[in-house]
Amino acid sequence: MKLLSEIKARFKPALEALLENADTAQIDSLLAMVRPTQDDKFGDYQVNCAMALGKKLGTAPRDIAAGLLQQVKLDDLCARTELAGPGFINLTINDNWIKKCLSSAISDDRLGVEQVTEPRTVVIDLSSPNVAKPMHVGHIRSTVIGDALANIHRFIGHKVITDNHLGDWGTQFGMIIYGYKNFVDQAAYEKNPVQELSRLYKYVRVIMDFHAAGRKLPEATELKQKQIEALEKVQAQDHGDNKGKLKQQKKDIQRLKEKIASQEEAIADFRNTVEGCDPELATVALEHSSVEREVLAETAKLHEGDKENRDLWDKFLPFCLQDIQRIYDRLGVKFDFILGESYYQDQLASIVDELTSNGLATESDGAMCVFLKGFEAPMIIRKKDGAFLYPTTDLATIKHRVEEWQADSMLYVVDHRQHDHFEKLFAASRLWGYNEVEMTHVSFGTVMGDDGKPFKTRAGDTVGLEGLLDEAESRALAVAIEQNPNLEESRQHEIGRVVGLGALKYADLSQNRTSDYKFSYDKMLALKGNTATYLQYANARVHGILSKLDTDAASLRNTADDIVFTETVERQLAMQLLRFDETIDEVLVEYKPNLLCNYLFDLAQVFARFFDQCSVRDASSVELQRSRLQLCGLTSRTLTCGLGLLGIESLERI
RNA sequence: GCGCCCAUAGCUCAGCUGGAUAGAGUACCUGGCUUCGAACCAGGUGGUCGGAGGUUCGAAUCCUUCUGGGCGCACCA
Repeated sequence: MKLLSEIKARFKPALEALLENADTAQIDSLLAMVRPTQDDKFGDYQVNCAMALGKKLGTAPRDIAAGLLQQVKLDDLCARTELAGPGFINLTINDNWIKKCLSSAISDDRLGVEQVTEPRTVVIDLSSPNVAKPMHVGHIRSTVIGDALANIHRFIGHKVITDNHLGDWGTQFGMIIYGYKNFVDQAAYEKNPVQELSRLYKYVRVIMDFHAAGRKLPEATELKQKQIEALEKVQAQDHGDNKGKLKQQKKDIQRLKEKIASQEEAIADFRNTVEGCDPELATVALEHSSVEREVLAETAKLHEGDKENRDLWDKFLPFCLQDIQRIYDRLGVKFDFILGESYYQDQLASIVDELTSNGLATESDGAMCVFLKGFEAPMIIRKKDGAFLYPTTDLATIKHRVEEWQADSMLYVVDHRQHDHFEKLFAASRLWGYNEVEMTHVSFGTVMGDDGKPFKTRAGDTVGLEGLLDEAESRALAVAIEQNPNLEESRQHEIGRVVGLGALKYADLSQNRTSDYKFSYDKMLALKGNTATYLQYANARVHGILSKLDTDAASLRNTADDIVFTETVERQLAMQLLRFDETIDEVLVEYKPNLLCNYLFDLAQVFARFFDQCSVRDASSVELQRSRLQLCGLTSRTLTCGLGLLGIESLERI
């Protein structure tokens, strides 16, 4: 029983009558102007389409609103209707209607949220880390947002396929193979292969960085010198009284100075990498002076099907998967498929052939390219050396998802730096013939450091994902022990795990996914204010009440108690509970889980006020107590369900 | 140079395809635990929504422009 859609349904015929030739899109956009009010004094919902119609029809908006009010039957639904301001229609829902909706939500195991009538197959591409590299805080966004979107789509009845498109075929394997061939500690490998492979990756990384820095150092020094000369030249210019030129000069000086400063920083970094290097390691590095070329050669050999490298890859991959699986287990995220880049390798040549033969791809500078309208650079699908690229694999992936999985919609939960790549990929796919399937880049912002620059995991300054999870759990555990000193240790740890992990996920999900955000331990792991903890705490308080009165949310569903409103906050809580389904709809319009977070936080806030003002145990009558118990039960179920959709667990006690 | 994104309270962020007096959290100040869990509640301080124009009954939201950030831009993924 949806409140909002009920109101819309009532207004729809009147609007259609008013606009005789309107199409459904026009009517829908007018109905979208039915929304909850921001302030209780305007009632519960407001209808704002009269103002928009005023101009179109050449009638005063207030007259239109009055006409609508007269035509639309609302007396059973609304206790009060009001015409206000330039033509707002304010509706106050009838308490009986609210109670009817509540009863149906209470008896429904889906909390009154209807399933879609036409389920679609939605493929969600999420997480997609490069295996064999340590996962860091940047990977959490795609994983957590993608998981939440998958849960929500499933909940309303779509068929969801989640696919973790791993980077499992790239240069990092050339690095590991090179490391294995040159530096492996066989005993350590046998004892703990995951750890040893990880060490080898890092070891080769350091040696490569050492050489890269050594190479870049003179270049950078030279560039800095040139910039200094350019600065001196600009400073020497004499523009007399010409204000425009003086202003430009000042700006140029400023900009050059900034460039020089950042160049100096880079030089210091390179110098530190070379000179600050452990002497023993430096000796090894010098012995492997062609490491960069060798790594590429090992990668190329793997791709060409060299037996030795392919065998090593087959041997290493399971360990790499096992390594990242440990993180996914802790996050509680599961995938329907984990089809990495390697899965598509043997299809790439024929895809390039197909695109070439139908004229979509053409040769340019030796590379096979798809040129697209509106883009300067083409999408390259085969390098001049014959190797395939990321876009080639992505095309194969689309083909697979449409033909094997019958995808109606594909969501790519990937950060916004790849915006252009996806625009090109989607455009090319449509030209290729995949124009029925909906393709969306669900992009998200970058994780920034404290300095306002993109968060980088520098050696020695790494916030690895695993460390972040550890920190989250231990901080939450400390509070859990403080709050529950007499609880047995295993339960304290369970609380620490659930609360810490919830805080971490919620910190990511509660922000608008499109904006960049600053990484901060204190923010991500906060347990007060607008956090998952607040929601879990509200839920635990409900359980406190229910257990005190010897009942629980499940058994409350079996009794049909009348709901009564004695305090304003009871009605507010009821209204908020009924808006759960509207919220789910909102989330899916633009794939924004933060709207669900906002909703749940509002719900928990109303409940906290209810808790403060309305005692359940000491209610003045049995009827009132039963009514309040029902509100509590539905609140708990809604919180638990909502948190679950976000991928966050709830506990009866925290 | 071309393109995409962003700028809201001291700090971190919401603000739904334009809606009524711009909201949270945090920090700071005040009050509330013999009363269902104080990881809480009530109240207060705090804003030229980066600047300037425009569109209209109405703009944080749409358009133009400027300033200041971030990110992409042919053979990395």
